[in-house]
Amino acid sequence: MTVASSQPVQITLPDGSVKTFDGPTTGAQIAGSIGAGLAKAAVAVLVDGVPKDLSAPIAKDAAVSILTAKSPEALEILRHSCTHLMAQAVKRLRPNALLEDGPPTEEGFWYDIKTEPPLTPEDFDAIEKIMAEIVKEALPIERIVLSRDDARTLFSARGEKYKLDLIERIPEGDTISAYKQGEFVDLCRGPHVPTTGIFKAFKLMSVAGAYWKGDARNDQLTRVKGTAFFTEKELAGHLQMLEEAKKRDHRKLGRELELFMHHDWAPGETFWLNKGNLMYKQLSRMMSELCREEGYEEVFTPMLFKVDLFRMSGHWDHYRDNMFVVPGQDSRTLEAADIAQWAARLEAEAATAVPAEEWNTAKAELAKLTTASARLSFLLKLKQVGGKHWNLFEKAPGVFVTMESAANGTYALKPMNCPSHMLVFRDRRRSYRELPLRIHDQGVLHRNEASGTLGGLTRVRQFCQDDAHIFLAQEQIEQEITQLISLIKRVYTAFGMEFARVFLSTRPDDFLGEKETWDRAEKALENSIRANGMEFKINAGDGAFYGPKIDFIVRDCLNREWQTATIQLDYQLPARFGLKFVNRNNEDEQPVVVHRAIFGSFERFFGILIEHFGGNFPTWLAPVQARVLTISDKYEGYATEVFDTLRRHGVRAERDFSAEKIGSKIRDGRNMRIPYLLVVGEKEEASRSVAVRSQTEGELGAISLDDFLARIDKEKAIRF
RNA sequence: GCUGGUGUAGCUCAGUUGGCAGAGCAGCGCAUUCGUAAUGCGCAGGUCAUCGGUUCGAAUCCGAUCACCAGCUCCA
Repeated sequence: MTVASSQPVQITLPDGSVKTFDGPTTGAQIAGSIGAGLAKAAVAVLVDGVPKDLSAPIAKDAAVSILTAKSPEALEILRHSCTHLMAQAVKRLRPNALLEDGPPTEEGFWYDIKTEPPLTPEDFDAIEKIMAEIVKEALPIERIVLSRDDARTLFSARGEKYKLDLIERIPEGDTISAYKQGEFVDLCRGPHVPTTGIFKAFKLMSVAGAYWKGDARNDQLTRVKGTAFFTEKELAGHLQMLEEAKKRDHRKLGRELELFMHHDWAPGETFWLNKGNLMYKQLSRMMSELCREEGYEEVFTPMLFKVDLFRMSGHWDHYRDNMFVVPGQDSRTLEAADIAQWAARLEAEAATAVPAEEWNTAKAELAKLTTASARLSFLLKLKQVGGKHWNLFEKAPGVFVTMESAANGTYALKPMNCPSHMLVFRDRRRSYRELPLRIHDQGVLHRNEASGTLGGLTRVRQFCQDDAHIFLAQEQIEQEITQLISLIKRVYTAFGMEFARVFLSTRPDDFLGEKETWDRAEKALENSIRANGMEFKINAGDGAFYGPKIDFIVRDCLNREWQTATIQLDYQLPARFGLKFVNRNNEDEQPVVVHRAIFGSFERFFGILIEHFGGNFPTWLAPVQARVLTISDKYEGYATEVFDTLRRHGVRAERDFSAEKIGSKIRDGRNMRIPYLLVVGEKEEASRSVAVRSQTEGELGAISLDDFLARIDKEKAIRF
């Protein structure tokens, strides 16, 4: 902090004009000097592009723009301040509440709060009422700069243990600040609006659990979400938008359009009904054809493997908790006595292998379990206690051998296609002339996801990917990936979809292999993205342990982000499977493997497609392309002729010959999002035509049947 | 898996203090033969998610389980 000097300060405003002040000034003063209206409307200020409080001293020449409700940067500041407003209200309602962190988001804001009992939506009315009172009090919001010690004293006096932890995490040398409004003080970087009187439109939306510091082993806090706008009108608009988004929800449309269903007895697995199946198969066929054109081979490999495969691939060690394990015909059923014996032996081993403190906790848990099999499975899971992966099997080789032999003949459903493709590559000796060897597979995958993560089509336990593995030589990476990204772009453009983000994930701390290899690979990926002219962000250290990756993220209608396409480089799998090819010099060389998917999973992509189109699929994808509607049953004869002609012509057609009035049939057809409704009555029969109503263009009038067939033929053509 | 919420007809939802299970839409039947977003009348449809408990009596109160929803952790 510079001490105020008497040097004049020159302020450049956005219109280029310059104002001179005798000494240090503030945003509030500058706004006041321009006009009383602006001073009143001012929310915060940008100083050389950095958002600051209106009251922040400006002691040096700077470019300044005053932020009002109309400035795009202002909304984030308002919402950030609204978290404080809400937190203050919660504190008045529940004085013992402990605050953690409360940032603004794209949609609004949230605050993680610890209360006993937890806050529920039933508390919202009370909290909002208090918020309104605080608005009425129009408390000035003041910034306080604190030393680290003062900050510690201030927040420990209030028992705010989460805030104390935040203080410790502020880097040395950074300014520590807090904001005060009335009795409420919150540790915060700011900036904030000048007074609590400014809030006009806010609403609490939902509560959800959130782990402290994002770690499942820590305290669980209540995340209270809300949103805020400058005007009631904007808030109402936002709420209406959320309503609209709900109508596009693929779970709702999937049921209404009879695309798929789910059942309690198959959680996380989809029943594809006739119409959904038509679309699914079409997407799958198109993807197969595209891959064939792009030089891929397509294979179809087993679903069920002896676990030996996954031992070799590493999945058994790293992914076992997410795999469905199946006893084979020759695996021995575990006898009750064996289970009891193993449980006892494992417990004895655990007592020495597990660190004392954790073992005490575990022992208390163990004591609550009454059956031997419950104790055994608890002990087997113990390897994850404390987030460490020490494995009890390794500490107790005797038990290990017994368990393994019992597991002989045990199978597992594949969670990924890569291991089988390694076997395909290894099936015979490979030459450099075959590379890049691209193997495509739409096999069925099973992942035993935790129950709480399942939802709709976006997260399921059984699914297919448009998966492929490309085996290539190190020097082929850049060209191949460049080509691949361009292909991915092409496919998404065909659907009119754009990526919300693209991430390049780089070397993590626990990487395997040579640093130089990683550097070269990361550089190659980066060059490939740039060659395609795409924006991307680097996710430093977020790569898989076996190689760097590129993730393509799209957004659904509820603004949630989903990873769809992915490209991953892998140096480990070829090594584990001992893959090699003969190079130009007649030497063995190890190939690099690229894992890639364009849609990602068909299921997730399908869900996103439904929401993207709001159920109004393009004609080539729509499960029903046309429906023939009769004005009355007098025209059933000609209508049947039209219907038969359509079907023979390869149009996916339906008929509605019911005794309803035409308005009602139109409504039904519209609701089912059928691209073309063909009305047939006296006039059409006489002129051998159909009265066409398009889902997107409305009424088109009578068209001869031949002309309509020509029109729909064009639209049916597959376009990737 | 964790936190919170929800579960009533195929769908959307009522159901008061614990006292006979309700509506609209969809379905079926009959009538209507109609020109671009809902024709009328009638009928049928329920293990109130499941299991257990409290009670003279439970959709309603309590507990457990299952599923779903909003998130978290994870992830295509």
